[in-house]
Formats: sequence, structure tokens, C-alpha cells
Amino acid sequence: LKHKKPQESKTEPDSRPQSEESCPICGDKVSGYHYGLLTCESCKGFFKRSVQNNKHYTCVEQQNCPMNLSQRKRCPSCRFQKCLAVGMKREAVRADRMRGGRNKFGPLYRRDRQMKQQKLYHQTNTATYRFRMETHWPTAPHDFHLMSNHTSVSLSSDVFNKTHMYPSSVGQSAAHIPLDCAMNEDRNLSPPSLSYPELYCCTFPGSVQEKGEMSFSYSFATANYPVHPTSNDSFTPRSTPASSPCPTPSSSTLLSQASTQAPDTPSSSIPTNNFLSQLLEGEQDESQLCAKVLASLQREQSNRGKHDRLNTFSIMCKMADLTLFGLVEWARNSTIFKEIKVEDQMVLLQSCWSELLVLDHLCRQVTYGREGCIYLVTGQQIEVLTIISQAGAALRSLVSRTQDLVSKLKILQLDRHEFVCLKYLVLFNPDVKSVQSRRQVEQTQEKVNRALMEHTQQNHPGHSDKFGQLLLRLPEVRSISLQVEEYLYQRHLLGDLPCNSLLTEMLHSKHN
DNA sequence: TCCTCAGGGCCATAG
DNA sequence: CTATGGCCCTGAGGA
Repeated sequence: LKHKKPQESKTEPDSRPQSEESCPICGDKVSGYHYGLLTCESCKGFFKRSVQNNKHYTCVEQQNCPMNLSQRKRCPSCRFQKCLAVGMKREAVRADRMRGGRNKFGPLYRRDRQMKQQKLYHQTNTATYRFRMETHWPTAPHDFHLMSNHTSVSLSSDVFNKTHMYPSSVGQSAAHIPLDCAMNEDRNLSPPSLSYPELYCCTFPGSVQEKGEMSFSYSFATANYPVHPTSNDSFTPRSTPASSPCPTPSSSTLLSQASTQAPDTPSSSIPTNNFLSQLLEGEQDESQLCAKVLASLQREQSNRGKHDRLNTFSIMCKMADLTLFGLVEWARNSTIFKEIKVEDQMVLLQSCWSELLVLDHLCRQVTYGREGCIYLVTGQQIEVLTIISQAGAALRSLVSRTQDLVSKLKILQLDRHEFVCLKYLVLFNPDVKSVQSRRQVEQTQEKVNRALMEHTQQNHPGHSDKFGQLLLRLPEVRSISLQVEEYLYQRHLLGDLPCNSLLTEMLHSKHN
């Protein structure tokens, strides 16, 4: 082996930051940028051989084989598909086989690196989970900043146009929603017919907004949110009568509500098992949420003309927006969340909204999702492969990563209690900048953390490390949520997002 | 001019 | 036998 240096002479200091990251294809250690993004050495070699030798693989399974360090060799077909899905570029493999030099992606790699650095800087300044178990942050979105012209086309196009959507057995009423996928490409959205202005009726005086830090003017006016006539309060958490939303909310009532909210009876005085049931009390009923979203979408579509129908991406945004609204409501009605200052409530929600959305999505997939399908809040399902094959690189990567996480959570058999705890752990993040009652937030997070630990130990004694395994999933949730924000922001810049939505407001609050 | 680092080649090893 | 993956060589472009 003439090229190989003797083992002892190897200088082995490789402490480059990227070596900490994991390969988006198989999770192995990243060795550098290869064919468009950071990957491991083996996936680099695999991709190179596949392209150079013009390989055509066939999957003997369902084309959704698990891809990790130990199983990556099993199915070259799925491996190659995943390489493409996360954004590896065939054109980066040289036809002339010339060695050395730099390729045309040089500037993109540089930009990607800068973005990562910025993210890292931001993350170290707003370090997230106090119980941090990870020593590094997960890979930032790779392909997103590496979009070449041809991929940005797919970004701006309606990737769901040809997606097969069909109602599931769970959400039967979904069949009535005009979600045909050949909807016109309506990028120039008219203001939403959802009566959002009503939701903007009040702001928070003296809030951070006045300092010009954000524009979180979204009122928490549940009662004004347009819902199906028969399910007017379906969005109100069922078992929180004491904390039912104020019908005509004003900033003053909101503030007084918060300030008079049991300051002398902190949640720490509640026994843990009661505490856990208390956390579970505010959970939304999935069928009610489903009905509400369907009703809202149906109304939206019926208000539009034949040629003015929302395209599928816009529908997805609406779904996300309504879900997000529900999550904000969930937090607002939570007894322990009401114990903290309104200003803190706002910054916490602003900081974690996308993580809550991702967690919510994950829970839905674990609970209802079929193998190889994405289960929507409306009860409809979309085949993952259809999306993977038709979406742009950014969305493909997002879907792929999210589905990987879904698989992991399914294996862990995440239950409802654990899911609620994860939501609260994400919500009560004492490391969010400008949180005033840091100690209080920290204590609540610790309490939730303890409740989760005790629950997993009591209910899953056979699975001794379930608690640790669950916490280890949170950095990936965080990472995916950042990627979601980036993706949405890019589409927002393309004019694809409805402007008067909570989603857009939340996006703006961060990007400002 | 030197250094960096991504693409290509080599080859021990696994299956 | 072929595929894999770790290691090294190469050389354009940047400092």
C-alpha cells in the first residue's frame, strides 16, 4: 500500500468543526464538503462510484429502507436516492476525472460555511436546552444555502401540484375539502379571507414591541377566530374552564390575567403525577383540531372563485398557521405558562414556535401516520416518495430528516405524556435571550424534566434509557425547526406565504 | 508563494 | 468477484 502513511506517523489532529457534524445520509462522521454538501467519506465514495459508473439500483423493498451507519450498505438504491434527496449533485462528479483544483461550488460552500458559523454563534449565545446532553448542534441545513439556479426553480414552484393526496380513514371529512392537487399556481395571494384583522385587534402595551425588537402583535383572541359554526369553541382546550380565554381580550385584561395568576402557588408545589396530568389537561383534541382546520379551509376555498383557488403550498401554510394558532392557544391556556410574565410568554413562544410545530407534526405522525406517508392535520395523507421525487432539494431534505426522526420516535414508542413533556421542555427554555424571569422558567423546565423522567421510569421500566433517548431527539427537533424557518423564509421572500398570518409574523420576529 | 480543501485514485477489507 | 470506505494525491483558487 504505497500511498498509505505508517499509522504512527499520522498526524491526527482533525479538530475542524465540521468533523463534529453527522452525515445527512447515514449519520456517520462528516469529512468535508463533497458534491454539494457536508457528508461522510463513505457516502462521498459511494456517490462518486454510482455516478461515475452510471449505476442504476433497484430497491427490493418499499424504497424507504432505513439509512444509518450500520444499514447504509443494505440498499444502494435507497442510499443513492437519499444522496440526491439531501442535495448531492451529480454534476459535481467530474466527467473528465481530473483531480485536484476547485469546483464551481466553491463560493456556495463558503457561503454555507458562513451561515453555519453565524448559526453556531447565535446558538451559543442563546444556548437552548439547559439539560443539554449533546456536545454540538446538529447539522444546519445543507442544501438550503447551496441552492443552485435549477433547484431554486423547484423551490418556487408548487411542489405539491402533482402530489397524490387522499383522505385517510381517520379524517373522513377530508374528502369534502377541495384539495385537488392540480390547483393553479397562485403565488400572488390575496389577503387571507380568514378574518385575521380581528386577531390583530390588540397589542401588548409596554411589551418588547415598543422597543422595536419585534412585531408580535398577534392577539390571543380565540373567540374571534373563525371556526366552524358547530365547533365554535373547539379550539379551546377542554379541561381548563378556569383558564378559558377572555372573549373580548384586551391588553389590560391579558396583563391582569397574567399578573394575578397564582403567583404564590408555583407549580412546584403540585405532586409530580398530578403535575403530569395537569400538563396533559390542556392538550387539544385532534379530531376537533382537524374539524376546525377543515372547516376553515373549506370556507376559504368556497369564498374564492373557480380560478382563484389556493394552491397546495398555500393550503399547507394555512394548515400550519391554524396549527400554530392552536399551539399558541395551548400555551396561553396552560396553567404553568400563565404563571410567568406576559412578556416572557411572548419571547418564549417567539423563540420556540417552529419547534412546537415540528413536535406537533412528529406526534401526529407517530400517532396516526402510516408507513411511508405524511399525515396532515386535516386527516389526509401524502406519500413521502411522491414528495421526495417531486419536491426541490430543500423540501426533500426536510421531509427526509423529519421522516427519519419519526421512525426513531416510533421505535421509542413515544406516548402522549412524553410528547406533552417535550413540548413543555421546548417551551420553557430559560436560555432564550431577554427572558426576565429566567429562574422561574428554569425551575419549571426542571420540573417538567423530572416529571418526564419519572414517567418513563414508571411506565417503561424495561426501557431504562427511554428518558435519555427522548431528550437526545430534541436537538434534531431544533435543527429541523431551524430548517423549516429557513425554508419558509425563502418562500416568503418569493412571495409564496400569505402575508397576514401568524406564521409570517413569527418568521419576521426572528428575522428582524 | 504557500496553503486550503474538495474531487479522484488506490487498495485492504468485507461480503 | 464486486462493493465499500479509509487514506492519500492532486491542483485551482485564495490569502
